[in-house]
Amino acid sequence: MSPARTDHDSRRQDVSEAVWQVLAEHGFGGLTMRAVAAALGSSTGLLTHYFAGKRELIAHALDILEVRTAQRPRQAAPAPGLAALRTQMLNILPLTPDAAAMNRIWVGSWDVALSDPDLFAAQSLRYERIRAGLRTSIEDAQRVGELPDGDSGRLATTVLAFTHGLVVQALFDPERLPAATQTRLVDDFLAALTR
Amino acid sequence: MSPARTDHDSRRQDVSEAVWQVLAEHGFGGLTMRAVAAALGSSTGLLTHYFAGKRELIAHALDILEVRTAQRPRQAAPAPGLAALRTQMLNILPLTPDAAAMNRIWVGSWDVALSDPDLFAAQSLRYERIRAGLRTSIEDAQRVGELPDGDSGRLATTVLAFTHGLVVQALFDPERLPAATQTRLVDDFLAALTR
DNA sequence: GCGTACATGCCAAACGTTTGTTATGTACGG
DNA sequence: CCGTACATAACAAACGTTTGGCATGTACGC
Repeated sequence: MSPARTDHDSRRQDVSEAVWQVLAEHGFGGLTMRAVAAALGSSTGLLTHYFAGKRELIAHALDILEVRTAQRPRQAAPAPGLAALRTQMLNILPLTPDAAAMNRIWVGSWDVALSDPDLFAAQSLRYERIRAGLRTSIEDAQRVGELPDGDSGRLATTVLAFTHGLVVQALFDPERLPAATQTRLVDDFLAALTR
Repeated sequence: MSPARTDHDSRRQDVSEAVWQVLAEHGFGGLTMRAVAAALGSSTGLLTHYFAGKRELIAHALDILEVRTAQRPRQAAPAPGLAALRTQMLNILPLTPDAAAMNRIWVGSWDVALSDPDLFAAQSLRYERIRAGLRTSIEDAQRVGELPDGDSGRLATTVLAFTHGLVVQALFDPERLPAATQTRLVDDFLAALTR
């Protein structure tokens, strides 16, 4: 059929990273086809060659974002349970410049997602997946007595709420909330949960 | 100077509410001069008569937003301390359709605020004011033994993080987080803090 | 092997629309 | 009349998208 002259998927990823770069710097309000093309050093024609339109550009960029956040290369996977939960929370927080850039995009996406039905649904799904991940760690922790019994679903909601709320504050006041302080707040929070 | 034919300030407020209405429906990405004028039932010429440009329109609308959130007409001011803290948290949450609309704007503003230095500074200040309000309630609660001693500033950060994180989740999944469930999560959270 | 046929990768330019802003015109109370 | 309060209309710039074309590669009958 079509032995590709260039690797299609890898090119799509290049484009997505250019989108990413523009978003981190100018937010969704500054995301334009021309800006992405400039960041990529190409023409807007290239973009439409790999993506149907601006809409798909955004959607694909957000998909990549979720995966990267979950698979952030942090210290080796800890023991399941409370330690794993802690690692999951730290993986989300903007503890490094790179993580801060990703979170800026993540937070910025909420405006578009709240106004676009498709992106809204995708974002809701993403949240559910994240909560599911937290929940299994919570249930592991409960099984070994690291956390008191209780509705693990509600607890996952609480943990995610705290984490994302901390993300927002850290983005708007990075000097008051450096990495060490964020970690401290997470540990205090988890200590309160263990009663 | 000018015995005004119309009340200048009241007209500015009318404009701001039109801005508000557009933001709640289409987000910051859909905020245009013409959309605001249409929502107001006027021309764009009116807008420029009261505001220098789009920038000032946004800034003023966000100022109003903060004031309204803080002064939301909820049940009469409770006793200072833990009860007051609880009320402050409930005042923020999207427990009513009106509050949900305000939160949609609030959350949406983060994208622009993160990319615009002026709005960024204004937003940071707003957060500090909110935390200060929470902090006095926390210290009151600590004084009467409703909360264990500890850094009230860090605790305020934790409370605000949880609250705003809950706002985001509630906006993206209103069916899973109706008003009653949100209130329940707040009470569970506060119970955990009281150890 | 080779030349035709065709698909792919990409650019440059142009399309029509929408944007924020500004200039001009009109109505009218003081 | 003069200045305020708007509407109307125009403006250049920027927007997302479409188009035509030029390469450059593979596929295949011969």
